[in-house]
Amino acid sequence: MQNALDTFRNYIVRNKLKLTRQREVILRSFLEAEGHVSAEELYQTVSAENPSIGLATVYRTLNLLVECGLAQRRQFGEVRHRYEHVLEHEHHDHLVCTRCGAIAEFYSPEVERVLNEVSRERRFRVFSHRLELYGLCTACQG
Amino acid sequence: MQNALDTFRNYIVRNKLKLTRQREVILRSFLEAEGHVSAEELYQTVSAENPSIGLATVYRTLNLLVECGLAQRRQFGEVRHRYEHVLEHEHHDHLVCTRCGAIAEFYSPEVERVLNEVSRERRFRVFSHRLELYGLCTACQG
DNA sequence: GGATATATGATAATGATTCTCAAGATAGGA
DNA sequence: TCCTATCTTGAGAATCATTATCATATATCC
Repeated sequence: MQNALDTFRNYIVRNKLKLTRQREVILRSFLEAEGHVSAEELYQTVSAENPSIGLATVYRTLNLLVECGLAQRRQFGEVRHRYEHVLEHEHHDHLVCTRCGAIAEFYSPEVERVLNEVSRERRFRVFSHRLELYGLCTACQG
Repeated sequence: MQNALDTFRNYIVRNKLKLTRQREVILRSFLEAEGHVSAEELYQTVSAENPSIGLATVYRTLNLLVECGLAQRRQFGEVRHRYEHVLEHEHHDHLVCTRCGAIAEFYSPEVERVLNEVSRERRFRVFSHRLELYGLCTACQG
């Protein structure tokens, strides 16, 4: 939390940007949000206490958060993007329930190992990957 | 090819739809297209010989092709979707070059096995997955 | 405190895709 | 072959998430 604020401040200073009230509010809301937030959802939260903050500023700030490495932009079969925390949050992949929309995270060293092998075999220098499993979560299998 | 036409005809009949000239033209172009086509690209090809066919019809027909299982809709970090053949085309995942945009396909039984394990462990009934590795292709590593 | 960047909010613009609707085409009988 | 019910089409409007524009407001640095 404090860590995140520092990261953000550093990024702001390094790029000759300005630390505004709006940016602080939006960052705080983002950090308090659970799981995978969309820009619209974050905007709802933010503008509940701070009606003067506009949707465009939420989008702009989310872009900053992605650029400074605090957030990651994802897309789960929907049109809109969702954002998740990065700080103190290991790399992971996702299980998406196609019935209830629940998104579970998982990390598997086995998966990572196998993907490394694939990229070596295919002589690709892989920097990132995107992996989502779609199906029914335990609750929805009933 | 003949196979694909039959599949399409079957789907048309089963759903009380109609086999139109436009649908045939678009299907043929789609089958002749290499790799991963976007709707706009397919529209360019189609309307080159058949200027009266509209973009909306291309979109509608691509949706039919996805519904009847001849095409698969994908998205590779871009906004727009791309469509690829399914018939006589095994399941596979993708390597995407972030510099030149090249898209290579790969299939790894190891990956499939490990993903099955993950879904079993997490008690998810997985029906499909999406896996893309992003990085530099051999040519772009120079 | 004042100058000068940069940010903001409102709204217009964008781009991919879908919808609407009047006019046209298909399939399956008579 | 013709009729008719039903489905399709093309053109452009509508939609939805996101980005751009621009005049006004605000942070930072002296």
